[in-house]
Amino acid sequence: MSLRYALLGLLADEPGSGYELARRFEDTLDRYAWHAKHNQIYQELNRLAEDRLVEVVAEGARGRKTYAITEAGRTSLVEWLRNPPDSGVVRNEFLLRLFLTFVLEPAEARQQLQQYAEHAQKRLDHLNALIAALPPEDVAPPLKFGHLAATFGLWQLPAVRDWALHSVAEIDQWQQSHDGASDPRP
Amino acid sequence: MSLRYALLGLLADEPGSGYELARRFEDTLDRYAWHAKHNQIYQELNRLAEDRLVEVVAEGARGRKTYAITEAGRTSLVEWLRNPPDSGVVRNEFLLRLFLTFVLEPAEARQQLQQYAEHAQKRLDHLNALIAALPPEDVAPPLKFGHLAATFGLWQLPAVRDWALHSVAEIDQWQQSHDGASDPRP
DNA sequence: AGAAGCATGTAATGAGTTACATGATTTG
DNA sequence: CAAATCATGTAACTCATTACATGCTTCT
Repeated sequence: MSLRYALLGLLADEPGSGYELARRFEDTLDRYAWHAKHNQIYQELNRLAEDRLVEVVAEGARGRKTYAITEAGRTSLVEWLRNPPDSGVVRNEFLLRLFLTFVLEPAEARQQLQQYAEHAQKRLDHLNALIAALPPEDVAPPLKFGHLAATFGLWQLPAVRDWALHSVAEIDQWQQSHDGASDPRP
Repeated sequence: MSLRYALLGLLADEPGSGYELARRFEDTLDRYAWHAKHNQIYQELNRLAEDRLVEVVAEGARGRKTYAITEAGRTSLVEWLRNPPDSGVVRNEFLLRLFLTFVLEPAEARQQLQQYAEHAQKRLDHLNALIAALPPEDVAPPLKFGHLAATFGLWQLPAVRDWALHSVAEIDQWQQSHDGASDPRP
């Protein structure tokens, strides 16, 4: 059901077509919160329309349909937000890979962790650039859609980066204390 | 396919039965990286055994089967680790809720963010207690399985907490500057 | 003796992916 | 006029959840 509420949330921010929603998904939710492909989005929008939680408010060129959230939709979304489950499902392939890195030889694991740290730094730079490019009036209001997502990245990405760097340092320490012997090959 | 590699990863750490693996899943991967229910684990183990990536190394009471990773399994896992996709899928219902919190009235949003901060703090305390209770030899080696998961929490949880607290402060600031008027009700 | 936990599974349904399909409009 | 992008969908398949099912062992 999460996809359903993700779409209601995007539409609560502002109306949009399936195509547009797919792009807004990518720009905001996709990296941290939820992933969905375009065809799944179209199908869910049709179901939402059947259930009268959204409605078509305009039709444009190329069969474009603009959806808006209805009052019933807003009610349903708010109710969902008010009743969080004890434990929400998490699936993150990126972190799964990180957690399984221990399987690799220390040197290779170290290299991967180093790359992850760099990757997190790049995304942080990118995010900072995005925020800097925003007009000032979009930066201010704390409860506009993208805002929470963007600021979350500002706290999350340094944490991932520093964790990876810390793990690299840990591997180095462990190797130093462990092999007094140098590389057997010349 | 991620579940498949998650199981191979757990078995690369040490052999175990389906039941045991389900519990190890919960203790390590479940919170941050991957979620799976016991019946899905059993099914995937059977498929892995068919494909000779794991094998039954012991059978115990109550039909208990202990699985171990095979050489082919280890090769397959390492290959997967070496070839990360450009973008891994992320699904996190908790964060989705956070991102949609802007739909609520500022006062209610504030309250929820406050709760998230407290929740993160509680989990951090719990994690610190767990680590403190470990025998020293389990804390040291940087590449044992649970280690990456545990240290990740040590970086991740404060980030979530501080972000939530920062958002609370932002809402307070915004409200102060916005309504010079006090609550209409007495 | 009963409860809690151990241990594994099946069947039906729902969520999500992959591949395929179609055609209009805008931009270079 | 060709390429890129807009725009929506269907069908087959795999992954994941829910509900059901069974029986053993240990602890109190």
